[in-house]
Amino acid sequence: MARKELSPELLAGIADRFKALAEPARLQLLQRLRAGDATVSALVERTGLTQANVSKHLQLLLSLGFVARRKEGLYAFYRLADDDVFRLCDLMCGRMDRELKARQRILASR
Amino acid sequence: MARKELSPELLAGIADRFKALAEPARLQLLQRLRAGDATVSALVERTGLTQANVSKHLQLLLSLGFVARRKEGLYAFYRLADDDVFRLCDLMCGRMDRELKARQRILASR
DNA sequence: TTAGTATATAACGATATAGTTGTATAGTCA
DNA sequence: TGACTATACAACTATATCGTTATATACTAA
Repeated sequence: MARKELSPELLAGIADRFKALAEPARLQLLQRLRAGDATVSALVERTGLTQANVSKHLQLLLSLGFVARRKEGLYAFYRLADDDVFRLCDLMCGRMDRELKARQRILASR
Repeated sequence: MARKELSPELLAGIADRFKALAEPARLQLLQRLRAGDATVSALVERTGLTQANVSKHLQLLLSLGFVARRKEGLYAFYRLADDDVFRLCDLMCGRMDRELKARQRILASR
């Protein structure tokens, strides 16, 4: 084990990837994609975000490999590239759960 | 399974937590803490960041439960609260590895 | 008490990015 | 061809946050 120092480049890469998941709008898009592929316009309808905004977020997620794209005529179908996103979000949700429970324990004990 | 819609509040909470990990300086601090507790001044020395900057980053990580603090006299010893951070970073590193390999495959095949 | 040290915090300037508006690209269909 | 549609992109404004400087807080020791 004993992993030594991570290079600044690697740290920056990791940070960039966390940053991609650090926006509610992008998390919402990823969540919508959990149900299956969707076109940009479908995601626009389902999220209430504007078309330009959705497109921009998807580009970022695509560039970092969180989603994949398939073109069909005029349409662009986006899908989740893998299920890392869920593993990552599940870890974060677990943290929040424990946090909440700890807070409740403190409140209960006074 | 079939998790339904995540509330905006939950999405914001998840986003906040990813945001905490979306800075190279904070990742560096967390990485340093992997070796064990450290005081603020020790982290300042080891990272080259300023005291105020380190302190501010640690406050954020503390408020979101990524690190814990123990006061001893003048000193504040920070430590990792759990090993979620490594699981999260390992997932991201795995993504980068696969990305790199895929890029190499493409280059090799021309 | 006063001096000194470790940490936290406030205020500020600089930079980054989310969301918008407008437009460009590219495919479909008459 | 031209009209229409879906998506991408450029330019802009507004906001958030990083890092800095200066200061406040809190503990120790003389």
